[in-house]
Amino acid sequence: MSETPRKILVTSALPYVNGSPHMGHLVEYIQTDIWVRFQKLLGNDCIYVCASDAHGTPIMLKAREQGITPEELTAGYSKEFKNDFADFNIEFDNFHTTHSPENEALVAGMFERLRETGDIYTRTIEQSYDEKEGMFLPDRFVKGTCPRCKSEDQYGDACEVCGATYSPEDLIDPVSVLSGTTPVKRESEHYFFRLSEYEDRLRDWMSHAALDKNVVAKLDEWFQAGLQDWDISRDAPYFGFRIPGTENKYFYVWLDAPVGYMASFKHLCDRTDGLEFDDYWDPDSDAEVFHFIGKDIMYFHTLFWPAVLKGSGYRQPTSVYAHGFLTVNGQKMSKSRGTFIKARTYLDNLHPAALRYYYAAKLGPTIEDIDLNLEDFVARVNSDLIGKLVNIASRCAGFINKKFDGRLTDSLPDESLFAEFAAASGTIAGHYEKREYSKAMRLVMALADKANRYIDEYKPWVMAKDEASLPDVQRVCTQGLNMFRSLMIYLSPVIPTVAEDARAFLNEDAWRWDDASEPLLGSTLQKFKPLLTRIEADQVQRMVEQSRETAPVAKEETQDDTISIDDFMKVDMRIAKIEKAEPVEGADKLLALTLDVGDSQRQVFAGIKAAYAPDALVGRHVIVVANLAPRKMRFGVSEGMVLAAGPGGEDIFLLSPDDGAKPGMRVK
RNA sequence: GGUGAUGUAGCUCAGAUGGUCAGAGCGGCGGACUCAUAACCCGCAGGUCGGUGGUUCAAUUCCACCCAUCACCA
Repeated sequence: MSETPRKILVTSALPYVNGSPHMGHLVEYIQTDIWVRFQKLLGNDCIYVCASDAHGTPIMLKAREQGITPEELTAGYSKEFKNDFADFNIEFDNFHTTHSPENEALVAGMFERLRETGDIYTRTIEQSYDEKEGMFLPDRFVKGTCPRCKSEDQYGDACEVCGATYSPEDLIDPVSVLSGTTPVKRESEHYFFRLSEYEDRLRDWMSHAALDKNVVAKLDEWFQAGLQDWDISRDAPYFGFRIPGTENKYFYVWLDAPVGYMASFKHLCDRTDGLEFDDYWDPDSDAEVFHFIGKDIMYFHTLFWPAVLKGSGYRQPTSVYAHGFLTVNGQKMSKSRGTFIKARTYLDNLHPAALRYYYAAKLGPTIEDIDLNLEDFVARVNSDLIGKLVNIASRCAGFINKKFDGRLTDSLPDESLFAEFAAASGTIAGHYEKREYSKAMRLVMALADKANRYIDEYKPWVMAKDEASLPDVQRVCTQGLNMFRSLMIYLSPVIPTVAEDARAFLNEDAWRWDDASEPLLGSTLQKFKPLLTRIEADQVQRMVEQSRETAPVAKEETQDDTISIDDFMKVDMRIAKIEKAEPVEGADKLLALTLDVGDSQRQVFAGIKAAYAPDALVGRHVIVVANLAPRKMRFGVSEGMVLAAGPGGEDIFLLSPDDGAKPGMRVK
């Protein structure tokens, strides 16, 4: 590594500080921290910044609910995040907040530039409005009864019980969460960003951003659908930055959040000699900028963000690295199952290195979800970290310290074996660089197996019984400890504190990546202390118990496959007459049907294009599920489902009533 | 519904331009050892590679459809 160090700026997504950090958050910060530590170990100039995402309606309202200011609320959670991150050995160079003067200045500046270039315009839109509170309501702040499953107290965008998605006006008896009154529709002028004009520039960015193929696939999908302009303003009251030149308009939180990356970096520059903001953010900067994010916020980071940066005269990200979500025991995290585990609850029971290693052992560069299987977690960490890795040092240290005053020999008995460990350096570094952590971990553990086999082959405990072969004991253990040392250096980005302790035991000052390829000889060791202890199953058990919020309510689930007549009657099936049928542009299988259901007309999308010609359908009577929750699709809203049988494709057969049935009649 | 991803041994995951590509680790079983945090070492374990069709001399690997899970639909 003799070339000039790379200048790299790395970010993790800014945590939204309206709650405590949990195991899901940690996937991203651990993934990023490993990468940053690896770069630093190589000798690169790598800077890792983050910040609290502190704006938006949820924070404003939660603060109001608790009777404190948003600043107080976010300061509290920010502190939690900072402390928990620190205790998980996640080492930021700076952790700031989006509610900062640096961010406000940057956002205002970017907005000005975008306005000058004509990328900002205004348009009047209609939204739910709470007259009593005097504010517009995001979907999440309208609640009501789910139109599909009739569960009460559901949000305006989706039902948590049955999973239906809809818009606030579809709710039965919609009420404002804030005042309990019925929301009305009201118009307001909003600011828009002309994302639609950016396709070419974004494609250009994509072509050299080295994005993961899954990310590219997603981008292509969005391009195909056509980019829509982006509403970047919100009406007062709102917790955020006021749009310059307006009285009561604020920047939408998602506009200022990514700017928070720059603001945090700016904040660091202002306090650091020789670190220049422009060196990293000028359009012709030779520094690299990487954003680590979750797959759910790709839209913001691969479309809006590069477009806004381009439009306002800054450089764009070198790449955006998206990861998947965390499941626990194969399922979404759940408070009732005790698998919604807060970072702090974990730390109260277990060592951070265990989780860092487990995540590393499962992480790759793709957007696939990773599973924290708690049984596997215990087995894997104990077996790999303690049984294999730490054991190497543990079984050699005793001989060296007791028989040889802690002295290592001046040469290795098996240099070619050590050379294998040294040679792995490049491969492992390549894996880290490409975020193929699981491959790196596998390779390291395969080498650990090899080290244990070596010790087993020479059996120092047997040789130690014979004075004559005592020197061989020292040599074999020196070999063993050197293999251990190289592996610890390779793992130090993953388990930094354990590596620190190992380094102290080996009596060395500091490690660089390349040290792993050179043996440590002739020096004296410190006393050996256990570097890590085994995880006991009851530690995990306790953590789960502490995470279980309420006694699980035993849901009465029907054991067999039958349903009651009541269940059946929930399905409101009606006779409908097809008034109109036409193909849907952009959909291979869909036909858009306009149905007469007696008292009204409705539009339904049906996947029957391959089986029926549109003209042949007009005038036909069919059966439609009338109380299915309306479903918002790319092509419009579908307000029901037409019944048909068959495996699909051309083999689909619509159900029809006998002559005499009239539109609107109920099927029962 | 559309789009994308995923579905391989009990568990967690590798893998191939289609033909020694059916694998690793853990668990399990048997054996050996006692230096080591009951760690380590040796051996064994037979999963129709989600399902159904198709292409092919040959498919788990290609295609179509279906099912399940996850995500996005701004």
